Amino acid sequence: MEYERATPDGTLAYSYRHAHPAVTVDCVVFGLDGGRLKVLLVQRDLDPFAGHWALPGGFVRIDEDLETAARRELEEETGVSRLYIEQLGAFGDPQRDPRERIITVAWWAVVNLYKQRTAAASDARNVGWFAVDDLPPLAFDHNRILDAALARLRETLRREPLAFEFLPGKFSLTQLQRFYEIVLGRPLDKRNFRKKVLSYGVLCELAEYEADVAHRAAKLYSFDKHRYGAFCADGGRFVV
Amino acid sequence: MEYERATPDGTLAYSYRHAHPAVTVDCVVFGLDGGRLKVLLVQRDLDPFAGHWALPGGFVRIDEDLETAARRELEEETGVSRLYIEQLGAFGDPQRDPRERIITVAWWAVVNLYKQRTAAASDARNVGWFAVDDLPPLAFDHNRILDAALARLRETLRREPLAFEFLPGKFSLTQLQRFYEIVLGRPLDKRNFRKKVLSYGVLCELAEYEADVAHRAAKLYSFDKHRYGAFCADGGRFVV
DNA sequence: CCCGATGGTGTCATATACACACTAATATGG
DNA sequence: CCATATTAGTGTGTATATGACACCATCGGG
Repeated sequence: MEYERATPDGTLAYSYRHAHPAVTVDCVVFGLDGGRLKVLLVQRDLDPFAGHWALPGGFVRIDEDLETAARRELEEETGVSRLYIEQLGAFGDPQRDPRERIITVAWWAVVNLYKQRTAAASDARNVGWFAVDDLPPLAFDHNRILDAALARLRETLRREPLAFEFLPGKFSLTQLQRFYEIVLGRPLDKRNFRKKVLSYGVLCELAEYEADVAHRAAKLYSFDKHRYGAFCADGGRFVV
Repeated sequence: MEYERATPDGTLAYSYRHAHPAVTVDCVVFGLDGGRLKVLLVQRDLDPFAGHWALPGGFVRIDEDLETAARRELEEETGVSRLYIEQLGAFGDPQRDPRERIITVAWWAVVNLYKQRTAAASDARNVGWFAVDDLPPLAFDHNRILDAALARLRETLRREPLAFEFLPGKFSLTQLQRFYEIVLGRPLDKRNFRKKVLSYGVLCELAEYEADVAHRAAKLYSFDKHRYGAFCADGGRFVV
């Protein structure tokens, strides 16, 4: 080991021959809430940026895998677990944190708010969902990280069946279309959209309909992971 | 500052309240050499993995940007500079280095061996180009990093005009096609390929021909960055 | 029973993808 | 100089995907 405990009282206990940066993980968590694409933020209670909103995250433990750290921080700060998560990349501008050199490994994730309604304000800390097109100024370089995550989300969404991570297990085709329209930021043609997504054969038409609507009820569908596996194995690509 | 100098003789001079990982950068540098896709490796002369081949890389300085660190290490170890470089991501398995916890930020890059013939064995260290389909076992988790970089290269190559970073400034359409065939690993149809790449209008037909070939000489082309800019501005996508 | 709101459906024109085979040009060697 | 070997260069037809576009059906509520 390169480091060793230098003092018994726990301060400045780890020493190295060369300066080491600190390493954190930060998570950009997307969710669909009230027909808007939102992102999960926590309000900082310590300086620097006390009072500012920031991405949930924290220090990587010395023997902890990066993905594990990201999942742990997420769960600790927000109560969110078992979600789609993927690495975005490392952000390491030497000035990004005024305290010391901190390199952060950013992750992006999707949480299904229809299945995990919790997540809104789990522990004492202030946690909230913010629409991505109406954000407060964020702490550190978190606005940059968020922009990168949004770009990745949009790319991914066009090539992978990620929409179903946002939607309820049973959804109407209009719901699905609205979701794509929200994230891609442009309207889609209803007939072409339905034709295309149904053509992949990865949706199950259910014998159920929307309830409690003041108009004709829509048929509900579910995403069939098994059929999607077969579809991919046949060389199919899910593209919207 | 979180750290401070603890000893005057330079050993264990930096102390922190919590254990800090070390952070390195590693570069996967691709080049086209003798009709094969190759990657640049350096032979380690120190333990761990002394004698093994590894990706060029090294420690990030405490006040140095990550991309700067990647470029610096590359130039120090291989003499390569001014190239296309992009972040691949962070690799941080706690066991990936036997000495201490080291998180590495991997980058991938392309060097044009027609323009930078140097790069082969710059300083005392052993540096070499290895065909990606015939690699020695690498140090640390570098095989995993390399696999990830290869996947990214293939993806990027299909959507961006990255091929021209590999080829000489003047090239024949057959050369261009061969390159794609090498990297994508499957044969392409000559007529369809030529039709498509010419249709984008980003290649200049030159008044020059191949020389020193024992058959009909091919017309040479060059990639026109300016026209490519206009092509993109018009919403065009370069896809092979 | 009328209105309002959303669900659900098909066709045509155009663009793109892919399969496919021959002639042209040039160097080499007999 | 002729034959051969090697690569350059070219077009058509078919299948598939894309994108534009409008109307009737259904249901709840007043």
